[in-house]
Amino acid sequence: MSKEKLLLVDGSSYLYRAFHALPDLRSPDGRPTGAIYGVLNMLQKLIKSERPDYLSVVFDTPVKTFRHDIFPEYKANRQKTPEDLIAQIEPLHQAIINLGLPLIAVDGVEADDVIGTLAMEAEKKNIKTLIATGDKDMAQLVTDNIHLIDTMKDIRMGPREVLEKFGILPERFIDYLTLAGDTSDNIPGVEKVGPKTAIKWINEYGSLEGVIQNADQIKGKIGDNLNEALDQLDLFKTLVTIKCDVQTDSNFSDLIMGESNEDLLHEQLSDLGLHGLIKQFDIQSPEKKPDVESNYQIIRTKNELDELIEVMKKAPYISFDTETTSLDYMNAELVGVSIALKPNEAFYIPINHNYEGVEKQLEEHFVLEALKPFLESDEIPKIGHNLKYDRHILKNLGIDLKGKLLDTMLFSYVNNSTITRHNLDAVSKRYLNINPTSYEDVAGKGAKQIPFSEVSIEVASEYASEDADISLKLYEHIEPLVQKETKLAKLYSEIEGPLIYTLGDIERNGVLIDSEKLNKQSKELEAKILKLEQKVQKSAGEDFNLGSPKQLQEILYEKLGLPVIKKTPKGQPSTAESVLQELSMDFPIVQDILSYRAISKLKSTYTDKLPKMVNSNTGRVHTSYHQAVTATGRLSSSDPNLQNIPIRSEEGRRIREAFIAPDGYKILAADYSQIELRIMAHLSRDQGLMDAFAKGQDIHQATAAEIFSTNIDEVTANQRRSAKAINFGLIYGMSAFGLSKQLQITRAEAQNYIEQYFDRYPQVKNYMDETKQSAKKMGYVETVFGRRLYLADIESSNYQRRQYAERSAINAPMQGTAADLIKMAMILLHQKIRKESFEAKIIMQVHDELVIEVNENQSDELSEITTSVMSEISKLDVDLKVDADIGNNWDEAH
DNA sequence: TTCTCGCCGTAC
DNA sequence: GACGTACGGCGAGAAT
Repeated sequence: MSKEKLLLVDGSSYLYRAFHALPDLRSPDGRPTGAIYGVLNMLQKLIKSERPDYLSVVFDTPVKTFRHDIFPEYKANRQKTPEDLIAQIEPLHQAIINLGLPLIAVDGVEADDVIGTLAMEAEKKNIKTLIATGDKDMAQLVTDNIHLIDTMKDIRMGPREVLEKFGILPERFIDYLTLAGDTSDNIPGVEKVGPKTAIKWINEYGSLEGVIQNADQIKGKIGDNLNEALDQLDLFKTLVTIKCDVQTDSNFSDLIMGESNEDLLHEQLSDLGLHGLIKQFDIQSPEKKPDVESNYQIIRTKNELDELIEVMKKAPYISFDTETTSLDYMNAELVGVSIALKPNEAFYIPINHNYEGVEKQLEEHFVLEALKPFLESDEIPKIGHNLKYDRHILKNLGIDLKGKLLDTMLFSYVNNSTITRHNLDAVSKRYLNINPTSYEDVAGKGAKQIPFSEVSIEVASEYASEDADISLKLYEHIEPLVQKETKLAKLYSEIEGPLIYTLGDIERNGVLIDSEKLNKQSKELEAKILKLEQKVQKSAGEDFNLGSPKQLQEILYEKLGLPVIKKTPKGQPSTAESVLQELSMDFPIVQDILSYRAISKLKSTYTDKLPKMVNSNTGRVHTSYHQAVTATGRLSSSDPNLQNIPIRSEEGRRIREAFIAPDGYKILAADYSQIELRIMAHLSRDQGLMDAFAKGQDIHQATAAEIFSTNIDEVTANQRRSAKAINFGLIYGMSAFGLSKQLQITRAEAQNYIEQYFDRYPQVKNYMDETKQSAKKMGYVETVFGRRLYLADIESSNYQRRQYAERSAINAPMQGTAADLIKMAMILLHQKIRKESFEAKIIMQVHDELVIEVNENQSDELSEITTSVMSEISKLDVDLKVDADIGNNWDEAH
């Protein structure tokens, strides 16, 4: 049998840390609770993970200790303990007692001494001890049987780790502290001697004793300091030594954990407003009966699986969730599958759990063969949360998910896109008012996260079953909300639902990248960066980090005294591009800074990054498209973001040369021309604007002719530029101020332009006013296809928020309609490519552009088809124009 | 050491 | 403050 285990928790150290680390939580009546929450939370996790046989939570007492008696300056540097911390001590003690955990505090000594004493006793009884603390001084207690744990960092320390971290063995730790001192306790040690010197001496002379005996051999100022301190070293040593023979009147048997008093605990925690802890400790309220029991079952045997399959045959739909080892859909491996067929009932099939002592699981291929007919059935609808991901996982294993996809993430998004997060946790909290176990709770986070395969099957089952169960419940809850709004129902069934398949395929297709070319570009950029850096630093007269806006700001505005044109929201002088652009006329150094910025951006964000994102199996880059992120209905892309690859500058544009097609294939790029302005024309039915499009005029040129009252053939380049700025500004709900900034003209002039514009295009003005009014009345705006955007701030009393909402009201219908259109076109084009067996793949979507990789023999034909699919996807009052081009790379295809 | 925030810059 | 929607790199300071 393995040894018994004692867990000693340094309560005071945790209380102190929790108080500073956590936000200022308050009970309903205003008492501080943050530290209480933090300590209890930590205790719960620690007990759950360590499962000790004995335990004690040890606290300091307010009484002065023996150390104060022998050294009046002891801890004299400490700030007065904050009142809000003191106020939490008593309730915390009470809660720990209510939890049934042994608590000790001994007057006249510190928590450390009690911990040391108990640890020694345990050692005598051959019991292993784990000390939970954040205090490094405890390292002196470490032996083979006494280890430290720092729960914040999940670091465990035995003798070896102490040596690694501090460069010294635990036995010599006291010597080390004596010499080096301890600033936090105000123990000075030898003057000018820090960790480095202390360790050097101890290693040289073996111990503190050795150092003292050889003190006269140590020369220099530091040697003098040592000799001066010699007669105080004894005192320091006593101060830093943890006392291990404290008289405690407790017996070791008192350290057995008792039963918690649930009723008292429930009362106390709800009184403090710590409802999260009530759930975490799973405390039942005294008066309430438990909710409907959910029944989650683990499928471990062939028979159990057969039974499940029989039930599945009768189910109208299947809710499921895959558990995997990674978020990266191309590399994730399946760990288990959960299935729910009706609320509160779910099954978990563990498949690839892998940890010491794991029980036998069903064979992967056996489970997959059994589930395959259901998953690949066209007839059975599938419910899930973010099914695009699960589909990837299944596809990695040769299963082709089919049938109607009822994705609760997307139902939530269609129902209300203004929610910032549509993950399962957020959505179930919002719609079902349940807080599911989070992924972090079962697998940890950050450095201490473990792969899901190492989560125990029992824990995994609860978590995974809950996910499938909740997704089912969400479907039953949100689908009716969407269904009752005909347009929203259609938006789901005709756009967002089918798009899951299209986007999934685009992601899997990936993009071929010429890494060689990018690496070469990186090298060239690096050379330019170095040159610019040297040049700027030379003219600035000092070396500094050009990449730091803070340092740059100091150099430019404080050292060189350049005029401050604009400040950041935090009141700092801005070094943004537009500002530097203005300054660059008068100060040549600024021009170089701008070049530096531009080039280092290209290198770090693109030429360095993209080659690293190439998948080693496919040799291609696989981005993620997010379908439930933007408020307006656009997609977003990440890991890497392929929707912001440079094009506007000559240097940036070269990056697109590295987006290539395999031998025998071409890149086809097709984009909507001026789609948002066309939609504005459609929505406003403005005759002038519609005519301009109908005649096929250059829209900016036409606008210029109207605003400046000239013949369209006589519009100057500058007039066109101004008109273009106005056209874009309109889409974004621009003000005269914004336009004046953009065009470097006065506000009055800008105002004049805008008035001219509205004079010439009166229906546009009308449309904008009506949109704002309707937004106020309805609380939302919508796209041509009924996608809604709620604007909570449209009636806000806060001017700025209201203005912002009004601009969104103008912009969202245009941006959103454009998003709807290209989504529909993508779905249709994707179908056509498959049905008509083109050797082609859609590989990217960039808001108004589709990029396709196509066999060179079919490129012209597919170009025609793509153009017609995109332009004819919907009949608006304005024609949709599409420009398409073919090339060997993305740059050429423009 | 790791996480979070502010700033900046790229796209449409 | 003043033009909409995104993602991400970097630096700096806070949390751990």
